[in-house]
Amino acid sequence: MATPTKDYDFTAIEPKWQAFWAENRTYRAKDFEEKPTFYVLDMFPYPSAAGLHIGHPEGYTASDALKRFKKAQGFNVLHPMGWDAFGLPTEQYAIKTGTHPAVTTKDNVASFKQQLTRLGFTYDWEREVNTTDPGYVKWTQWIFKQLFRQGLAYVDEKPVWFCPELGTVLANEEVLNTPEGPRSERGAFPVERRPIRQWVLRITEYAERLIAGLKDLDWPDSTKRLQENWIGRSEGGEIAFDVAGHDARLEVFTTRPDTLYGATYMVIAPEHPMVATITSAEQKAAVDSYIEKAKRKSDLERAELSKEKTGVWTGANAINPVNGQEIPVWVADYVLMTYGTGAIMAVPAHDERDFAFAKEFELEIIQVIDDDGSAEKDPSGMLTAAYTGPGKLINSGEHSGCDHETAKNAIIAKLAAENRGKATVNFKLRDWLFSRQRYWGEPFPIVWVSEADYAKADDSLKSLERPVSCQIDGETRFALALPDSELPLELPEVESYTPSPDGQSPLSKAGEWLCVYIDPQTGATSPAARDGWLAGARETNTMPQWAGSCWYYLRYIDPENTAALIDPDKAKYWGMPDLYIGGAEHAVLHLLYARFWHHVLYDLGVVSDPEPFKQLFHQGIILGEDGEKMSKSRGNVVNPDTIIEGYGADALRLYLMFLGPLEAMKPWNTQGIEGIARFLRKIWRLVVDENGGLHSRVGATEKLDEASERVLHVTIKKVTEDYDSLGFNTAISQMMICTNQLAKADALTRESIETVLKLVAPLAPHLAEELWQRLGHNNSIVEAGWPKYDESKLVKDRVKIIFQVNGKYRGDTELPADHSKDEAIAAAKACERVQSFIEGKTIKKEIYVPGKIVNIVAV
RNA sequence: AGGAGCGUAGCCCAACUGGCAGAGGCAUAUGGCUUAGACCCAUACAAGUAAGGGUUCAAAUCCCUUCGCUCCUACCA
Repeated sequence: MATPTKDYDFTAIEPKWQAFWAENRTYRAKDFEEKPTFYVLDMFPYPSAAGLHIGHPEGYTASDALKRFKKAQGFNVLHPMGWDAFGLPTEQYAIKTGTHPAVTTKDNVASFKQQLTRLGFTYDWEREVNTTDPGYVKWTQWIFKQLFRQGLAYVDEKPVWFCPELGTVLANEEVLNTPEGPRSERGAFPVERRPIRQWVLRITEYAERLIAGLKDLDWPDSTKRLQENWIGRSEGGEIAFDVAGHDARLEVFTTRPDTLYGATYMVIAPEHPMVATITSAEQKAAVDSYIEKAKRKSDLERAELSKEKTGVWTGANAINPVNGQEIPVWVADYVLMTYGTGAIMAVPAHDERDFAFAKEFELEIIQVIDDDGSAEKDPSGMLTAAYTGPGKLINSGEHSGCDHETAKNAIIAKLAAENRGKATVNFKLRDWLFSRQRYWGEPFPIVWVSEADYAKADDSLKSLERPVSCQIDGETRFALALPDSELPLELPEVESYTPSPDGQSPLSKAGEWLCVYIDPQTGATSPAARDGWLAGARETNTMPQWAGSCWYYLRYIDPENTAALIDPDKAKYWGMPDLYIGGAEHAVLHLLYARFWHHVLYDLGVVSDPEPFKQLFHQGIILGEDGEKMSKSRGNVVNPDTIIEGYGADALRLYLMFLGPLEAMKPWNTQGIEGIARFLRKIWRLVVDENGGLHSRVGATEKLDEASERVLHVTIKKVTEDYDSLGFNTAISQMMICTNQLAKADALTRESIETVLKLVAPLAPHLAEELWQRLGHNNSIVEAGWPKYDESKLVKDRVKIIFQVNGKYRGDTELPADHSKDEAIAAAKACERVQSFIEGKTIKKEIYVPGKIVNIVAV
């Protein structure tokens, strides 16, 4: 039944078609259909209590439109949606109100879903995933188990933010940097780094492959570069320095072994384990106080104060292995314990930081790379800044005169022969801290047992190559993984969601849940003791939110599977996402973590392609009307619901795409939506007359006038191409041109109006379906296919040729489209104005750009 | 400090990758329609591409310098 409205009444039309698509399962993705497939993936949202903001519908409109477009073109399209539903806000709400996070999650998901539906987004809800569902958690835990068994997970004491006042661990985003130092977001209390037992994933073992894999991806270059820099590969060497008077060796990493002769001092990080052993009695007080000060600085402060270098001599000297020189060993916080070996050889002549430090503390500066006169020097011939360029070695003993690149290898080779050094590769990337002291996350499928019991357990429960152990309550415990039959391990009910004051997870108070007995053969568990079973304690940390979002795109392919993560045949049928649309804020972490897991799954044979996301697109950010980032505090937030009430979902969708290029950052302008509303009303009036009947113009002719015919085919071509490249703003503009043209025509063919509807349907699906129905169809417009343009209709038989003399416009004319170069030039020369400009000059050159321009160069 | 990107009518944006700077929309103005307003229709309207220099027959587009804005990164040896 068509709605009876005479005017474009979106409030009646939109719910009707949303119900239609749902009832008819119009956009259901059927496995194994004999069609080419297209998998378009949105970054799934965290279902917050606040609901959708305008940024969500931007990317989602693009993917919804692309989905409808591809389906009309005959693809079997997979376009699913789900919920990244573990997370802090829900947990904090639980702490405040006592409401179970699962309850809050359910409510929030329901309202998000309703909002998405109101926007006309037709996800295949039969494939909905929710990272908090037990059926999903099972496989997240299963993947973790594989990582564990491959030796890619271990436990370590890692510093995390802890607030003594609040008695809780804080996430990075809950810590603010203030002039007084790091403070808690809540209450502004001082916070400190405290080492707590954590699970860590060895992502660094995949560093090399994660860089190499970027090469063939169709991603924005900036994002690829970002990941590459984040992984931060650098080649260099490790060199061992003896410490004078100690039986100790100081290992350093350097990318410039060629400058070894210029090393005039060394620096070790304040946290370096050797600080205590090599510091002399005289220097101990100064060093201790320096270390104490460094400890209290946040990472940011340490970086911020970079202009002034600080440090203290340890009282020890090291011996330069190439020339036996004794050089002082300093402690300074510009050297980071977390990179390389936590110690450096300082070459002030050729490193800016070392130079600044040497100047500050009046340390020796020896130039060992010849700058060939290119570096600035003071009157005495001393460098005024570090010289980091290339050159031949000087002051370098037997290596003097050698090119610095060859010297790198030569010096490392020499040291290697003496067992004092080797070539190495270092990464900025650090292992991934993979646990949280929180309730609302996936429990680890891990049980801790004593060393003696560990020996009794079956190998299938262990990380064989690299057993994982840690100290719990002063005893050494070993990790066993639960067997698949015990998955999912669900969260226990707890009385309080607040972490315990000692920084342990809320699960540490989960009473009976914690203690468990394990069958050493099968890993089966029991709450009660059984003969021969091992007494164990469950892991109380939970996984971070990344865990669920690392692999959700796989689960859409086979969301209900209880026997496997995904069915290999289905995975093969759908393949990996053809396009992934999401914000650039996830350029590094989410996309890197997901790639890491995917590489591991590839190694395990679960997926058949090492890279998950072939093509990536970042939608831009929509700013408030004031051009500032939307935020509650600025009061410039645009609520999608308000726009839908005033203009309808179709208008909002169209307008979001019309604001500017999808990837651009662009300000919202409420007034501008009027133009889109007019456009939609104009399309309505092309089909429906004042009385609500079919407009008499439609079908009043069998042949469109020539101008309209041409515009129509140009529009089909342009819109098709633009949709393919996500150029929605220009596609809309072209459709406006087209409807303006058709609105002027006295009579329209039925086909022409149907074509317009098909073209606009991906963006304004409700309007298109309604008018399609009013034209007498009873199926969805997406079933009607995609229009094709006729090349012959595009060519004009006459074209305008511009005449230029010396590059300046001097006239034009119309010529038949198939004119020759000579004809064009002759026409130009025949033009009076052109003649007046070339008169008395010699023609040096005649340039002809086919179909466009004639330029006569005359002097 | 380093890296990336951007700068075109009052505003949002186009310009086939070097070929007449303008397609579209907003706003504005005038007129028509209307009892009136809204809607609708018609007409009008504007920049020489941040500034300067270079390459070229030809530059918004390529190169250099400067200015402005945005985004990343944060002593990675």
